[in-house]
Amino acid sequence: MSATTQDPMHDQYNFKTIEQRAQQKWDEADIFNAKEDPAKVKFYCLSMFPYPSGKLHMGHVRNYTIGDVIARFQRMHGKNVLQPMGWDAFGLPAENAALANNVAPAAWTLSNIDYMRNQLKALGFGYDWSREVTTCLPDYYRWEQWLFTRLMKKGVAYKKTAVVNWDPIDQTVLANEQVIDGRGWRSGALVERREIPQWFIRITDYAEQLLNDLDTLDGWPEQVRAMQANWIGRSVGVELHFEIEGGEPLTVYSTRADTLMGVSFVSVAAEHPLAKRAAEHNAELAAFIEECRHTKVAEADMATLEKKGVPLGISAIHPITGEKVPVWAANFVLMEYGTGAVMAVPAHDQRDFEFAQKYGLPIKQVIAPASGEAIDLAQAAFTDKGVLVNSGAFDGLGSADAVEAIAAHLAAQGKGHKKINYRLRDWGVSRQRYWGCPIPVINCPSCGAVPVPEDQLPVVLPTEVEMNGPQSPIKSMREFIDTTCPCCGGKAERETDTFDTFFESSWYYARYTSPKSDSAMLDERAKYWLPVDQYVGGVEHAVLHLLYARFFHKLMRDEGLVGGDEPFKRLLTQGMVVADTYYREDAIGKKTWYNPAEVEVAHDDKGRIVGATLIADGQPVMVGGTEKMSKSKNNGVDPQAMIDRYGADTVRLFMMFAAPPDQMLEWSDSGVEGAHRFLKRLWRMVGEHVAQGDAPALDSSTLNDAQKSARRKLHETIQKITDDIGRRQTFNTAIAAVMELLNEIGKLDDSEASRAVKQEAFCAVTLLLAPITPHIAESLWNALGQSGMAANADWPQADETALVRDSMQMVVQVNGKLRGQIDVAVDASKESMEQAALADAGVQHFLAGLSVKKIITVPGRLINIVAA
RNA sequence: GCCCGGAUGGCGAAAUCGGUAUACGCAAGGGACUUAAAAUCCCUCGGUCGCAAGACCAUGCGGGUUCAAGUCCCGCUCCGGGCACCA
Repeated sequence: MSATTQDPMHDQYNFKTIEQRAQQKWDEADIFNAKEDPAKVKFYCLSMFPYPSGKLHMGHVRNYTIGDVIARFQRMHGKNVLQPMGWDAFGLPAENAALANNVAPAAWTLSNIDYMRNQLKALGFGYDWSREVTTCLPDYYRWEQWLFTRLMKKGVAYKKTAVVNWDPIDQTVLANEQVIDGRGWRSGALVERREIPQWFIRITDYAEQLLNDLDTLDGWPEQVRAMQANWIGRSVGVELHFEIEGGEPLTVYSTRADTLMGVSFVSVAAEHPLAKRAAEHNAELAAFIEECRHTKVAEADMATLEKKGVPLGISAIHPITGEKVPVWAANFVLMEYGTGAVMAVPAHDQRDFEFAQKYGLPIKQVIAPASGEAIDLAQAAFTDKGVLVNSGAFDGLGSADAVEAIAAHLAAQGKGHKKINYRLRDWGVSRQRYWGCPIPVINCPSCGAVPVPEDQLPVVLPTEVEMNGPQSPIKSMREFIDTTCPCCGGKAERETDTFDTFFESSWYYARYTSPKSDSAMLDERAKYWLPVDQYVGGVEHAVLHLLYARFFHKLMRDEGLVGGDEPFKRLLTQGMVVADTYYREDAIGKKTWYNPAEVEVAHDDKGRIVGATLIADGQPVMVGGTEKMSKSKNNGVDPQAMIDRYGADTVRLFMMFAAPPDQMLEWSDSGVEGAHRFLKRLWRMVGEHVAQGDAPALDSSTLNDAQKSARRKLHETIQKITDDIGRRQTFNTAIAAVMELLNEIGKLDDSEASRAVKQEAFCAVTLLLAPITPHIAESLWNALGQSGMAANADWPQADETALVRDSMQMVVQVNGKLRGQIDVAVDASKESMEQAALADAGVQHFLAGLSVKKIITVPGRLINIVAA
């Protein structure tokens, strides 16, 4: 390590050249190109791929920085790291852009990808670009077409005419998951109901597995697992039959079979076949059914909808008592869940209670509180579990026992059985959009829906199209539609619907392992790399994407394509990036929002914010609170502007420092400057150190106390940061620890021994920061006389001998209050520690007039003297 | 309504297994350098009282357990997220 091999360190921290040079070095050595190597431990680190909307936003930068830090950290631990990147390239915005700017969706998408790829490169992310996946290209989507045809043959994919959520603005069908509060998740339009033939995949067949395997995902946040469990919504109940006079028996589902003896009527959904039949001769009922068809969708908050119903004029026979109870059509019964019919127990179900009160139906108590306290059934239903009353032979049983007893009784008579239900519905994958993967189906007048044979795949989506309306152009493109039936050879038509774009994102993680494979969806390499060891992305995908991807993994497993039951071992869901908002309101209350960059904030002398003014005119603006960065609030900060101004390392450092990764991150311009200041300071400190010439070799036996303690701090910090990044994933505390360490190192003098400690410390700091600020790390590494790249260096190891201390500080408390501090030898006995504590002047003062009752000693921490 | 989180200085946050609350950073105030500014460096910085030494009070609120509670238990308040007529 002679001075001649060192890079000259310029006085200024010139991030532009530093970052360019580092990126060029990584590129030339192609260090992020991942190769399968059974001899090495693999680590697959994946960040959720972006939709190529045009340019990166801060959410992307945060997501990808977290992923890159983890990947680089693992790489420095000697793991064989795969970190790929790609594009979730199908979707509505491309169609909207096509309509607005008169560009074809394909061209628009591909040019966005080119721009954004360069942005990712400028941020220094260590991706293996040779594995890039672009979902709108046929070499990718042909394989999901292939898988779909396999699923058709297995009956896992099927077609049915179903009531679907129709988005009147986007002119498309939405999955249940894409409807938020009764509105389309993208357009925000009120969703209507329509009946169209649709393709579905039987995710419900996998509901049990999807639920049970959640228990194996101990590397996932509890919150996400809870959300998925909730979404799957398993419930155990009893399905039972009510005989109908002169008709088929009516089957209902209940989780509260213990309340069976309290049934005073039966409710069915408006769309229930029994209701439809009864409506043929009942005008009032027919009108009610028609009303439900509309209100069910128009009312966003169905939960608060008034309960309404109409009697069918039919009686059902109670399966145990033989009593006749009326059947009603009710607006709160869902046709899609259970059997579309429920037994009504007004005394013990709040909905039935409200319904019974409104229509004067009997309310019969059959459950009493176990505690024996009185209940008031004039006010509300008693919905807790308890003890059965007024239930004949079942009286006295607890609710849980009663469910078993009643289920057994019904089963013995063939009138019912236990049944598990899920809230999860089958996944409707058809979309009436253009910019998506064509569903590989040919509709033949004589053979029906026929899968496109394997040798005719892919069905390529025409990209030379003109968008002259929201309607998909291929729906009127005869040359696409007209074809022959693979079964009978007769004239037939291609399916013009495309897949839900969640289809593409459900398996991309697997395709990265087998890039460019044109003979199979996945090859043997998949078994080396999968599962993903670390997945990083936004919580907003907690149910949709993450549930579908888990489902797809199981589908691919059942095709023998992947091993293992789950795709993602560890999951980190990062928080949103938010920023302050500023606005002015005009006379009619219309708000104009100003970007934080255009506003100056004023503080009082305590540092409190007292107001804000617009820089342009110096006039005040209102401070509107902190919100997610968005166009509508004009509070977005463009990452590109920040990279240009401060460099990628500063942006990366700030994002990782300002908050723990799973929490909200508040954008702060001065926080960014703080991060930049830190890097400048580090640059200068190392520069000054290097300018003094080569440091002497470290000889730990010659160090004085200050040098020893600085060195101890260094090795404690190495331990802490290794744990913070590797296990806890609290990057913010890792960075704080480096800052603290640097503050300590800065206090050392310029003696030879100190310079040796500094050399060791600066080398370690460079590597500790390398995952977070990789560019500056390369330059510093070089300047410190080290060979090779920091990105390839071994992670620093804590030196156990440096951690040894001969004395330690202990806090002394009297009755739990801090009263003194003592220095004791590490090997001091408990007795001598206690004596030293009692001898402390401050402690004595507080012990005056008291007698010591007890002394609690926690070695290395504190001594608490209990006195009275 | 149900299921998850969360609440700590002026602000972002730290305290990992019950053991020195407020690390690290930002903002603010004071000073040095400078013709000046920027940049940089040094000092102060939870609150109240006090000349000071210091004392007392502080982790959303009210109780409890413990030698010791931001951390555990019980009961609330407020905020955020998810689900929501799922029988």
